[in-house]
Amino acid sequence: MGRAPCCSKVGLHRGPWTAREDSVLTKYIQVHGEGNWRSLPKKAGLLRCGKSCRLRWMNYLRPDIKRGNITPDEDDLIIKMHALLGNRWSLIAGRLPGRTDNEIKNYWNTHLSKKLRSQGTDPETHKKLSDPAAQEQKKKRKSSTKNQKKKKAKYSNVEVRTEKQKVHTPKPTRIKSLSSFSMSRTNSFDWTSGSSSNELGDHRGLFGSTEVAADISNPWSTNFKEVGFLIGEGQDHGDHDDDHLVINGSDLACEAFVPMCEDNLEKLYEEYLQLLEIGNGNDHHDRVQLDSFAESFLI
DNA sequence: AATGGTGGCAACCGCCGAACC
DNA sequence: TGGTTCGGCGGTTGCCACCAT
Repeated sequence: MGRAPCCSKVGLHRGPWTAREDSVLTKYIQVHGEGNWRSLPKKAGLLRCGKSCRLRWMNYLRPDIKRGNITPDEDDLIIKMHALLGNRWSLIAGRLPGRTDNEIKNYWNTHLSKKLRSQGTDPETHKKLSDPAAQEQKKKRKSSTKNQKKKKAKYSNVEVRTEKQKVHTPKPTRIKSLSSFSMSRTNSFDWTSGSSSNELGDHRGLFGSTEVAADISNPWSTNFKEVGFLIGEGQDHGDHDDDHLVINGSDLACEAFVPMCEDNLEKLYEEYLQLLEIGNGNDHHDRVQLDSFAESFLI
């Protein structure tokens, strides 16, 4: 018994949005705010699925969306965060103000994966490729297959979709009760302006903490009881130039963000490195451990 | 100039977990 | 407590512009 579709698709517009539709959606949200996506199209007078409206708003119409090329800094940050988080685009996007998960996902698939490959790094595992030339061939074959598939789909009515093999990647749990703060997509940090939609202030990079009892308006306050990390380019909060981690053959510059507990940080690093080492053994249990460890950064 | 191949990206699909009743 | 709804996510598709032949 399947779920009912999010909305009836009969009589709804699909495909690219028109300027008029954009305008209607934008005006409606400006007046009524985001949310209630299901009923929004009807109320706004749009012949679109609610999901489609949400997507259009989130990925294109939102006023805080940064347009234009991804900078080399952002580039680096995406690679480093991908090494740590994998394909969790929304989490990565949450640390890149003005960038959307879709944009980052596309950018990764079209630019960064190639870039890494050309540097001899497997974009999926961030491990060094044993034989870059062979991998390049492999990639080309894959790409060619994709195009053949594309063509088939384009020029024939035959269903070409193959059953995909599902790989379950547990998502980070959103915790609302405890923390008075969660790192959801919509209240990501805005470290460029020094302000944030969730009042957490200016964090550049990936910050994770298991227990934060802090002066929330001042994230750098020494009331932070535990440890967080800053991955990639960070603000200068101390001398951590030596905190340079290599994960699976790829460079991962980590700046420690530890106002008061250097010991904890070291422990955390050790634990992390240990898990990484174990994780290379491909053992499922260890991978789960590693995964949950990574998750602890996200909550 | 015509045609085919390729890359980039917006949009869609289906699944999942949280929230709600 | 269980069922349903909703919002969010990652994977995938399809369109279009550009490039090569």
